[in-house]
Amino acid sequence: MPRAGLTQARVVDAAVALVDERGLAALTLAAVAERCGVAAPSLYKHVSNLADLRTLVGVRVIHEMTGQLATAISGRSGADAVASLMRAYRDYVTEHPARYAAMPVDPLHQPEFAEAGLRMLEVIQAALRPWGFDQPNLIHAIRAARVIVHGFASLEAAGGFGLPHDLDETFERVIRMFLADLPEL
Amino acid sequence: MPRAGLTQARVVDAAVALVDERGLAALTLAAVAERCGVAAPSLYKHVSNLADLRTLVGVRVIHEMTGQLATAISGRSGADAVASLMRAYRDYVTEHPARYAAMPVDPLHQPEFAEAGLRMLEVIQAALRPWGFDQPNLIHAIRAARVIVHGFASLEAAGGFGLPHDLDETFERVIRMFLADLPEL
DNA sequence: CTTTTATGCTAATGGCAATAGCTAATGCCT
DNA sequence: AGGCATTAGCTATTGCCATTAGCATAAAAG
Repeated sequence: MPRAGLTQARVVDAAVALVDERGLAALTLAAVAERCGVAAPSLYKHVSNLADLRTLVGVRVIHEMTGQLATAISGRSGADAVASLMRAYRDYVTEHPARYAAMPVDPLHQPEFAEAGLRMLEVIQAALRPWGFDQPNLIHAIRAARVIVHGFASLEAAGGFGLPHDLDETFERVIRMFLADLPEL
Repeated sequence: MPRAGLTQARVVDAAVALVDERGLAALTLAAVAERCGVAAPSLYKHVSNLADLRTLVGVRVIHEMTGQLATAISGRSGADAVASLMRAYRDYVTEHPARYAAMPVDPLHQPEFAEAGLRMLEVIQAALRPWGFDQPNLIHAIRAARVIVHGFASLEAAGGFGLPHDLDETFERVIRMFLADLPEL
């Protein structure tokens, strides 16, 4: 019996691919095992249990998305950076709608996600830095940005918008709405 | 063997109570059956299967919420009605966070939810009527309202906002942001 | 009072998560 | 090269849940 050469990373790869193809609800150890060409109990050598695998997938998604957000704001500043950040957020979700569902909504409150969530938060803070908000106003601004971007993305990922018609236009409008709500620079 | 006197409505009652108490993931036929004082297979006399029960719960939640939204705008108009609508939406979610997760995001696209979803949509349209939007602008306005209200509500229901501190203030700010984005009346 | 209908039951099947314990491949260390 | 410890993978098993089949009896209809 030859070895499959699994590693935790490859198990997570398979899990992510499965989520992409069949949705988050299809993320089962049995399905991941089959995709890895292995019996289900073998996965426990690389992952503690199903909950652990879900966590690992979530962390990977946060990191991946954070990378794209960071790229989106690099070399930009002010309203330009913020708009680019918001568009990058939406782009990630439209490219990988099922992955977005694997991302925890409250990463900062769960130790397993805290570090990844913090890095994403830092990117958002960086985009808003030019405004020089004090602490409470910065918090409100970050929350408003998240509300818009998460609201739009989760509705779009779930097909919640009826016709896809003019969705780009709607998104540009909510970006403008958010920017107009920020103080002049 | 005395009868339990179950009906579909009472099964859904039990399901909703279960969701409230233990979250949407705990909605299982076995648990509902126990709560009804009945063996699990007996539920199939009132509900086709688990998916059907989930649908029934979702429909009930949409109707319930629609009722509260309609109450919130009655006797009001313009910005007053819109703000009241948005607050009522959030209130429902904070009062029943787990139920909100049972509500489908794209009701209009699923036949089982279409009627209920349409009634909710009509309430939102009613609140925006004074602006006299043409079709495309009305669509954008409704979408923007949903983005904000769903984004905020789903983040709050999932505990996604770190400290609950000043959440009311954040919500009032995003309401103002949305109202400021509407044309003058 | 009989007949029909519908409600609830027990028994059984199949899928999935998880654990226990075995076997063999791999890596390390002379 | 040979020996040993480690580790990856396997089969077997348990338990929970959804679902189906078939039975018994309560309630309703005549």
